[in-house]
Amino acid sequence: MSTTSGAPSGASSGAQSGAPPAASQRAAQKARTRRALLDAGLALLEHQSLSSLGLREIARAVGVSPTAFYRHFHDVADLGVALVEESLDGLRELIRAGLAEYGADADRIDHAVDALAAHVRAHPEHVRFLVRERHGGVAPVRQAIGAQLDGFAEEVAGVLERDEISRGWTRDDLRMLGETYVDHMVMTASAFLEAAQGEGPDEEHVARTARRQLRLISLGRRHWMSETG
Amino acid sequence: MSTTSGAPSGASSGAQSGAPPAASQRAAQKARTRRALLDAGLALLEHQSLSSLGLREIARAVGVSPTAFYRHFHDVADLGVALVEESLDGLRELIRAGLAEYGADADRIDHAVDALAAHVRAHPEHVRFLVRERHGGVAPVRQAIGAQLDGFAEEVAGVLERDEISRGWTRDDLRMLGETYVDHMVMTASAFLEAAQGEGPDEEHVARTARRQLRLISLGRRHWMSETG
DNA sequence: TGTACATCAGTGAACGCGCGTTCACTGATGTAC
DNA sequence: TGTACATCAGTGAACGCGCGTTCACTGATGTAC
Repeated sequence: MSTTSGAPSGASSGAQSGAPPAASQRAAQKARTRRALLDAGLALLEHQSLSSLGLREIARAVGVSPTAFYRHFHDVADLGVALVEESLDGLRELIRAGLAEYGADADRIDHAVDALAAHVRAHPEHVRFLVRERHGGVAPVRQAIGAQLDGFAEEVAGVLERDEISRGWTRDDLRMLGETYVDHMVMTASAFLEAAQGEGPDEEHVARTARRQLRLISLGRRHWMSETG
Repeated sequence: MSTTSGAPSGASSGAQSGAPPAASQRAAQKARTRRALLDAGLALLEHQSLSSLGLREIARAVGVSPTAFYRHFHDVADLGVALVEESLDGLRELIRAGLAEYGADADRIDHAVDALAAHVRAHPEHVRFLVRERHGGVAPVRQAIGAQLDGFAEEVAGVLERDEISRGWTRDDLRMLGETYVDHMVMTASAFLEAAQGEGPDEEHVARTARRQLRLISLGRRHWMSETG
């Protein structure tokens, strides 16, 4: 889960496996405050970086005293690490769904790009957080994102391996391909985000470019074995 | 040049075209202080983002009073914009040199990746700055970097157009390809940087992956016309 | 060349402000019997 | 069910500190004559 000191431990009261853990009032309230801190932090990151986000700023936005913050996180970087997990959950689902898709190549590409666009539209703050902090100034957060994206690449490589086109590919080459796809996904998500806030080309243009780039990679894949060792 | 208010205007004293503008002592001193502020700012960005970098912090590092800062820049964001220009100058040369290279495809790829690795080794702070602030929290800086990378993509597209492989490509597809190369360059530069500070795979691994990714794109290029409209 | 005045890069004190962190606390919720 | 005690999420005052910005200033450099 999280490395947070005073973690809420929502399901600690011995609930067997029911959907809502039916925590004690106290734990439920604590979880609600924690959620509010995470949400407020994420919202405040729209116009700044994590390394300049203040603890008092977050507490003020939530309406609790600054000291309450310490019941949930060691510091702002700790909150950032918690945000990484939940920000990537959505993308992880997206990858699994996208890769499991059936159908022709072109359809798969269209669907993957559309799904990504929809995800960015639904969770712009999470996407912005990931893209901004992936190379940001807060080491633990940067490393957490890097490690997770690494996992994604590995997962994608595993799925690609089962593809007929990948017959004969070395594990190393599949891994390289997985990284290429993950990097492309992040770049494209970032471009969709800029489109949404009017900073770059519009969404349709971004989608068009992304589709063609995926087609380019797809062509490369198809001819990889016939032209390399 | 720069949008800075009190720009040093080093060549204002009517020098015709000699290499060092032979500015007045006063202008030369001002230019030196400005340089020192830029250098100190860049150095301080190793472990934080521009949006948390303080004016007093920079002045202190240089050894001037905080008020001296205002003789050179409106604020820290303004200094950031100035850093964008010079950080990209090096990469721009690299692109021109890399693209102008003769020789076989594989050689060109090897050379381009080696040149990029050398550049990152020579100017790690500039590369870090660009990668970190490209999606950072300071809008003017983010936009300046985005605009410059856009220019790069356009330039690359122009060079690719003259390639024999590109016969029949639409301008739009060439542009898409240029963007792909520029994005790949930035991703790879960032990976080299992480390697240099021991945060990811080592330099040789990064280079290997980059070369294979470029080969993948190269294969895609070669079969683009025969398999699309 | 010498002099008198103008420019302007950098100074240093002062300001009000928000920051992160500490501390002893309160009072609702939880638990043991 | 009722009571007595324990827990602990959130409080509010206090701290020392560094921040960005203002202001009137100084004194070396530049310019006009």
